[in-house]
Amino acid sequence: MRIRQLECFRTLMIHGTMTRAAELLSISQPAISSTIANLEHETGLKLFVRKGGRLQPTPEARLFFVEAVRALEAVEKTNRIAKEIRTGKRGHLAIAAYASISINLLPRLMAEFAKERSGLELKIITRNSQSVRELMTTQQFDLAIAELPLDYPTSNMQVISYECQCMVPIGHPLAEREVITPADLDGVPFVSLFKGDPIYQQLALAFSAYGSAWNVVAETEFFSTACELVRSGMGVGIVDPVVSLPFTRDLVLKPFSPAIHYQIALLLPTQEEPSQLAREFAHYLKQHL
Amino acid sequence: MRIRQLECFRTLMIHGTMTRAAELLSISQPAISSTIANLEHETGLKLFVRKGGRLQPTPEARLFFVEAVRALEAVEKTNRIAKEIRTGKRGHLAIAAYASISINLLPRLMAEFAKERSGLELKIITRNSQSVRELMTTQQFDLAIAELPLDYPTSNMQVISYECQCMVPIGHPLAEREVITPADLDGVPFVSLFKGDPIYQQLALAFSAYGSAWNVVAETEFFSTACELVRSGMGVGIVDPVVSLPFTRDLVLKPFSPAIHYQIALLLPTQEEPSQLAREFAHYLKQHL
DNA sequence: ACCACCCTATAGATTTAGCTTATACCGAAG
DNA sequence: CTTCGGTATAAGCTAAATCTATAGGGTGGT
Repeated sequence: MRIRQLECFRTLMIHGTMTRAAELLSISQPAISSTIANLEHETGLKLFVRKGGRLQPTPEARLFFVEAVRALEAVEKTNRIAKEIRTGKRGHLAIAAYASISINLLPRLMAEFAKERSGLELKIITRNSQSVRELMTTQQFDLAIAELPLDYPTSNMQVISYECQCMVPIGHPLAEREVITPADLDGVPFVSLFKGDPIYQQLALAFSAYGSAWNVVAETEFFSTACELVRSGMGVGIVDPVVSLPFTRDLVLKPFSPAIHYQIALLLPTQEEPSQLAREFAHYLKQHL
Repeated sequence: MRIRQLECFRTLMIHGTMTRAAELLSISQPAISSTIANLEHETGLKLFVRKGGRLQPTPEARLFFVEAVRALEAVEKTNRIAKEIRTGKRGHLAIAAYASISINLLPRLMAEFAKERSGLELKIITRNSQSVRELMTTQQFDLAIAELPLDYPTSNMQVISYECQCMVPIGHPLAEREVITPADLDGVPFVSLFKGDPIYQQLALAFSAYGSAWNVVAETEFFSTACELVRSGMGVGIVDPVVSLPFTRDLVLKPFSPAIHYQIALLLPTQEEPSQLAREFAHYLKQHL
């Protein structure tokens, strides 16, 4: 049994004559005639009686019709879904990400991405960057976002790099500067990330290169926490200009020199082929980060 | 999208390699290879990545697989049902019949007929013979059984004719006879059908031809009622030897001469082609009546 | 009665899916 | 470095589905 035969049969049952069915299917009348003859032969069912030069469906045809329509609709649904998968409207996107990005920026971007893709299932799992990396190897996720550096890098990794900016409270004397350097921050109370963080290490190097005193008054795990401390007047700080942007309301951001690099990585599965959808979203992220 | 492509895809997804799938489908490996390549091209989905000379299904393939299986099962169900329709295991058999036959004989025969045909829907509607005839013209039934004669006969009518037998209570003097004639019943109390019935007319003719006195002590609408009256000792009677047989327990049946004909007709729809099932059952009935 | 019109069936030619066999290629394992 | 298990490509075949052209059957109007 072929799909084409069922299509011809359905159209013929609905519209009554072969000539009309042929028109609707944009084929010639003999094509319908022989296709139906084949269907009758293959199913062993007499579907129509030729009566007065016209066709009359048999009771068997009516019974068969119900099933034929059901099968056709299943096939048509399969076609539709193939298209949805192809255009990224159907699928699932399970993303593992570190805290700062998964709190605000990532969900906003995912929601935007999903807006034009109706059937999408979304999942966001928040873990620290090293756990994120480990989850990916167990194949549980379509995409992961981690901060660099990682203990062991992956082949399927795309790095996004930012230059951090200095953040000061509104009205702070340094808020007027075009660029801020360690010299400007000599002895100024400073909110930093933890000592183990690469940001900490880069800052320490920068201050020592300038011979300035780095007066660290607070250490935090996340930029977002640091933002809040700066906003509360603890001192000045440093922050990445994209991921942490949502937390910098009422703060002034200024370029910092020398460049303090903040790097995050998009990781795709290595064992298994990443889904088209994951690739698309990775591309979307790179454009919006 | 063709059914064959989905079959190949399903087998390949389940068994992992093209070589194995080809074996299971009893075709060559290149056949699978090109069929899958076509499916990928037509759906626009990359279903497998060729990795290390082996195939690895993509996430898209897994999503598509679910739908492909659904569609295939619908098509396979359609094939199965075509076969059931062809072998008469599926369908409906709505039969209109007159009272005597629909009380006992017809349901027994229908049950027997349906025993080997699992999916059958049965309907029995009981009406008097003339109503039965009229119901058939409105296309509501697959088969009708009516007593003859009818007001206007039909082309699509098969007549079954019986010679009625005389029924007497057990121990009645006439119970020993080989054949009973009107001469034997001269003045004997007799239970007959109603005056309008052809049986009544035939009996009246027979008695007058023999010059015997026909002593009708009761008239009934149905043979079954007459049987009960005879069994109760009202007199003797006449009955058809098949349809009314279930009602003649504890009665003795003897051939009657001259022949009293009892005729029933099987009517098939005229406007519309009768279903194969109706034809089969009509044939079955003719053999068992 | 006959012709026009509508419908279906058949014949012969063409295209293409799906199949075959033969063969090349590729990676892993001995 | 060869063998083995697997996949892809090429060339050729068959059958399904399509086309055009044409025949034939019914119905209704003139």
